[in-house]
Amino acid sequence: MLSNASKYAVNAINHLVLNSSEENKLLVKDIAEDLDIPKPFLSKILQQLAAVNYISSAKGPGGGFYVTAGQLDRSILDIIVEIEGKDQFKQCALNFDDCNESNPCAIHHLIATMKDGLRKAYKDIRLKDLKIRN
Amino acid sequence: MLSNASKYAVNAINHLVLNSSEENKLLVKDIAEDLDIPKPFLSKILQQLAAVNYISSAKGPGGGFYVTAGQLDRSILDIIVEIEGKDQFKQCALNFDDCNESNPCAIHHLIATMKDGLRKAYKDIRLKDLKIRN
DNA sequence: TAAAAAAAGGATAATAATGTCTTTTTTATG
DNA sequence: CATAAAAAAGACATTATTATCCTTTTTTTA
Repeated sequence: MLSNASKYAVNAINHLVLNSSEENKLLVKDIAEDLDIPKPFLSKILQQLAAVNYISSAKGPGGGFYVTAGQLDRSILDIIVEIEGKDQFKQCALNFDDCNESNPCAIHHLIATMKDGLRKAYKDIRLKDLKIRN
Repeated sequence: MLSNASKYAVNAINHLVLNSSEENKLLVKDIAEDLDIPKPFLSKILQQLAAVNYISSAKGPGGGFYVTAGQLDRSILDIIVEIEGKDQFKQCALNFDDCNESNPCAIHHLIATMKDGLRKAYKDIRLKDLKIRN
């Protein structure tokens, strides 16, 4: 379904949303240990997310990663797409070019509703929603 | 979403359901050309499906692959699970062990309905349904 | 029964994803 | 301003997926 990288990304962001702030930055080392993710791999992922400003980072002593209030409107889908480099939920399940209602693949009509629904579910989750116990 | 291998498998099976029978077997070569799938890779996939009797095959002149009436009750999910070696739709989106209603991951409640629904959609498609224009 | 057709099987190669390690840059602080 | 802490960056290793090629086995049929 999702790649390891994007699962790690979502887990790490969830952790940052719940436990970090500008005054309380988290070290890659600690996040990696808490979530049981290979540290250097997580480091790459967090760097990538910080580069597009989905999360914030600070170098040097007292530095680390954190999420600001202004970053809480990002969706989980945004994160997945950024890390995977593509929107897998938009692609045809059978890899047809231009698969759609009027030019459907063999199973389009049978799965489109649910596939689109799952995409919407990921899109509707904003980082701020992770603060609420669902 | 799905691996290339399982996409190829579903496309090839669809092709077999629509165009083959015990009296009209199809060659890997022809299926590969018609569907634009690398022939040796498709060959492996069809072998695997034939080994578990999801499709039929015959060696020698006049041989090839085909689907019989008795094989039309198989679901698309069966094919995906066989080829991928796991049921990705059953796994937690964030890789939590034993993620469920009472022990949910951070986004379980927000995506479970759609994720389970997509799995059911794949499970509800039987090969015989591919004969009908949906 | 020999030849050819076709799948089955095995070995190998290329690519992408995942994971590890080391060096560099930035920055706070004693 | 020297030191140390931390992310950033880059090089490398491993594994899984995808793809290719070659050989073997089975089977039909001339």
